[in-house]
Amino acid sequence: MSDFSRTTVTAALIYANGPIHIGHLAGCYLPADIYVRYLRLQKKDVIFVSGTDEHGVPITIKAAKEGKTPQQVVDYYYKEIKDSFEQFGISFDIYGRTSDRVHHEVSQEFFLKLYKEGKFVEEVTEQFYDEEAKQFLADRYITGDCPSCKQPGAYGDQCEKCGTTLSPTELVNPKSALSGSKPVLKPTKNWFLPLDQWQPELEKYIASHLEWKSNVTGQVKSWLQEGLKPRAMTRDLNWGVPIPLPDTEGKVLYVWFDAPIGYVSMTKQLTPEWETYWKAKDSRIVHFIGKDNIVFHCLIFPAMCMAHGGYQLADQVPANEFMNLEGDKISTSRNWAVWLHEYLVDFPGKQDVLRYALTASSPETKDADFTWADFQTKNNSELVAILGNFVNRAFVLIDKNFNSVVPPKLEGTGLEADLMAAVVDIPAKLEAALENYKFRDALVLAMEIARLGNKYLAEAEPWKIMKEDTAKAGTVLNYAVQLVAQASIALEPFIPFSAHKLRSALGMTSFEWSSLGNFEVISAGTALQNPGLLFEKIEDEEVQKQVDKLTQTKAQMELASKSVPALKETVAFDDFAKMDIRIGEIVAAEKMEKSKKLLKLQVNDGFVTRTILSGIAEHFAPEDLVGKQVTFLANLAPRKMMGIESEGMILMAEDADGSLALVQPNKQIWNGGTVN
RNA sequence: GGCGGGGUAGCUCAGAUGGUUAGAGCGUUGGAUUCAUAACCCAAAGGUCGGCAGUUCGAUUCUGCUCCCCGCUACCA
Repeated sequence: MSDFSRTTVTAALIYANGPIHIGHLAGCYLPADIYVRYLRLQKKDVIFVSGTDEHGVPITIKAAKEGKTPQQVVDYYYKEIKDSFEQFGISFDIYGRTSDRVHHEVSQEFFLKLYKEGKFVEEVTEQFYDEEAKQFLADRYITGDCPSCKQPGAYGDQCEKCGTTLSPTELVNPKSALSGSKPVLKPTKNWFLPLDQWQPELEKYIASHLEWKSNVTGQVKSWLQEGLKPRAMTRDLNWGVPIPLPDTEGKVLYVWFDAPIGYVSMTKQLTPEWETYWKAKDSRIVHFIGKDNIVFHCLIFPAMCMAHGGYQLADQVPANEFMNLEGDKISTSRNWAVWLHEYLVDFPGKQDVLRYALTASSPETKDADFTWADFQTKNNSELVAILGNFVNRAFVLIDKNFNSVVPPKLEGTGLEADLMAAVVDIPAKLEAALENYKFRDALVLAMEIARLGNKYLAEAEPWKIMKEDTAKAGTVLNYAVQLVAQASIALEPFIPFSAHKLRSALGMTSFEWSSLGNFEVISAGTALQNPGLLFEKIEDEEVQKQVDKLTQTKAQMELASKSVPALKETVAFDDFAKMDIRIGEIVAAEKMEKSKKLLKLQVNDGFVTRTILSGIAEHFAPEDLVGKQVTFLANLAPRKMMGIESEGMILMAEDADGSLALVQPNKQIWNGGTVN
């Protein structure tokens, strides 16, 4: 840490296609903000950079759905996201966006340098092309019937109804989401970064950072072990940073190429010395991210920087795991989230409470769970009972007994010595925790000051000695005020709004980290402005309201998922007649090795025994299937899966809860019997 | 299936390069107190550290196998 003259802190660029929720905050913005606020208190040279990632396919799809331009969509969410962060006191030095002109320039320069130096591999592949819209279609832009669950509306990369991962060519009746026309395969050229060539250097880089968190190195090593593959750094799309080469109409940079460069381009908008923060050897780069971004920040971006040659690699990538909500994964599409803009309406002025609750159960080492009950407990038993109460006691006692003026302090007794001895260790421990990204521990340490305060007051009992020895009582309260001042500094990174309130109440105009442990911060004679209650109890009803809201959401989503799927388009009889559906008997069944979902079935079709693979291993035990008659599609084109050819498809009926049932004749039928 | 992360007090989580009584906060119970938002303070109870085997004088900490949760990845004709 001492080897570096400045620190460049980034927080993941958030995708500008929706509002933000507590998961985002807990995942990287809150820890980053705590870290940065701490460094600023230490008077370090630090910049804090983040922004929105505004390119990529999902935004164009959202725009098309809403009848807007992609720019309109990102403009809306940029503002909303930026606003939420501001409200929560996330103290970015700049909150930028990747649709900005400066960003386009910086990432194009970056790309061009790699291009000119021959760092890319050009490759022509066949991609779906929409002849009406005259453009190539990204996977997400192609819809069709899912080959697995047969439902319409599956995307080229995934069917959201059954969760199957797809490739666009697998879709039945593929359609362009743009024009509705049938897409055709057409060759297109793209530029690949040969990550495999950088693997040895990346391995060295990772090996030189043994101090990284185990979840980070674990994930990275897993990728390295599988062997890196060249990755396309360009896409056929109209929305994004155009490729700065001739004849590349309709091609843009891959979002994960331009997004991390966003950190750099945003820095450029912040300060003319932007290059120093990214290129100087004594600049320390720290990326705060969620675990879903590990590979991009620890492998792909570093590989880009190595290829470029001018940039420093990240010194730390403190990635958090995920924050769950009431036991379930947070999900935007399922509306299972606590949205920041809604929280601000429901709990006005309580940003610090959420900051505190999220930090206290931050997913630093494993997925954590946010519950409203826990939120209430953290507020009532810690913020109110420990911190708020201590502060209130100190102010009220001085208001009542000393007319709101800080009394002078005399020579302390054993109690004061004990107190100072207890406090003296806190700063070093707190620093160690913060510098090692252990924000949960750090928060407990900062709160320790208030705990010590309560203990001190209970032992010194100034309200008792007031009558017989005013000066001694004054001394106790002077010490108490010094503790409040120290708490306002130690807690500044975590609950900045409350810390600020405290400092105003104490008349502190300047403050710095080095005041921790100092009992001379507030001088006797200072007039205090009682800030009133710092935190208020949160009643059961308020919390219950939030839980009810979530329960309702869940009920609604369940209802929606239970609705019977819409009917498919009418087909001609001839089309139906093409399908050879038959009855057969399963004579043998076994689990496919190395597969979670596949069963290998031997089906007697009346002529021979054929092999059919079926993705039902999670629904049926192999031994329960043997001897059962089933309905199967007999003339489906064979397809190889995991090295074995599947000759047909078993028909399954799916229940509302997703469970499967065999489609069987209601009496024994001879094997090979047809279904019409 | 492969890879990674995790399984420690009622709850949320720390921790141990293997060694005397395994920690914190909250919760529970008892006590003390009234300056304070029935808050604070003191104390106690509570854990065969996921399971089985191995290495070792000794393992919760190391190794192997196994079960459960989460993520990435392959896979659902």
